[in-house]
Amino acid sequence: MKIATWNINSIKMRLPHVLTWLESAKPDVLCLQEIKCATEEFPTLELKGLGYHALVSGQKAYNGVALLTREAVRDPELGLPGDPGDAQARYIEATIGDVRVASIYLPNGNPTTSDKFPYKLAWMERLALRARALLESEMPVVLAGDYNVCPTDADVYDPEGWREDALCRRETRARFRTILNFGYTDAFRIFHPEPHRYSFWDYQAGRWMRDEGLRIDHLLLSPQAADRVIAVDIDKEPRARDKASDHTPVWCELSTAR
DNA sequence: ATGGTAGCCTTGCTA
Repeated sequence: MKIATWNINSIKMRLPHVLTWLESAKPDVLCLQEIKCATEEFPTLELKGLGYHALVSGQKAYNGVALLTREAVRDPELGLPGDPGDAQARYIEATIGDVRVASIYLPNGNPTTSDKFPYKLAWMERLALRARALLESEMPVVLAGDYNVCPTDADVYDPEGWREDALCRRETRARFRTILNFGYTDAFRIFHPEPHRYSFWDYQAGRWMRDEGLRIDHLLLSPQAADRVIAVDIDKEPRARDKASDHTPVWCELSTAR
């Protein structure tokens, strides 16, 4: 089972790219973030034409996440538990086959002097609680998405310049490690120990052309999922296209249950 | 040289 994550920065702008990538990469599940549209505006019919179901938690203008799946999902859950007053559409979760999959758009948290930073940290603590609860199911779990977290300096083109940014701050990295310490694995690092492999390049200042990026899109695997992972990679091809998202897909392949 | 780009819409906010 191939499971991918991609922050597409508006489904309306990126639908042709998404359709092209689905046709070539053929994932069983594609976790989308920043769809930037209301649920009823999502292009469900166009995706159905390619053979994908869409489970959507939309929001007008900002945020919004979705799960595109070849087979129908079971037990869908919209929203991250723990704060009924949180109106931002950043989390969606469902079962596909025997795997529990979440599409996550973790808050950016900048500027760190604003209330956005404590919101990010609190959101990460809620995510950790959910991640821990999912372990109790003993299912394979894949927590996929734009974490807005550079786990280490090896995931940043300019660690000194980014040290005080919300994506790199020690408080942010500590909360990310909390989830790893429960027993989740950063899938990319199983197969790719080399530093400076990125999933995001800012639109500004020629960052893509200079390969000055960040690795902030992650697939976190529960022990039962990590036992089955046979490949992981970042597909840089979509980032090179005209009118590209500033993120590119990250994917993993799990062997079939036996 | 403290900029630059992109997408949305509250022509400012978010990233």
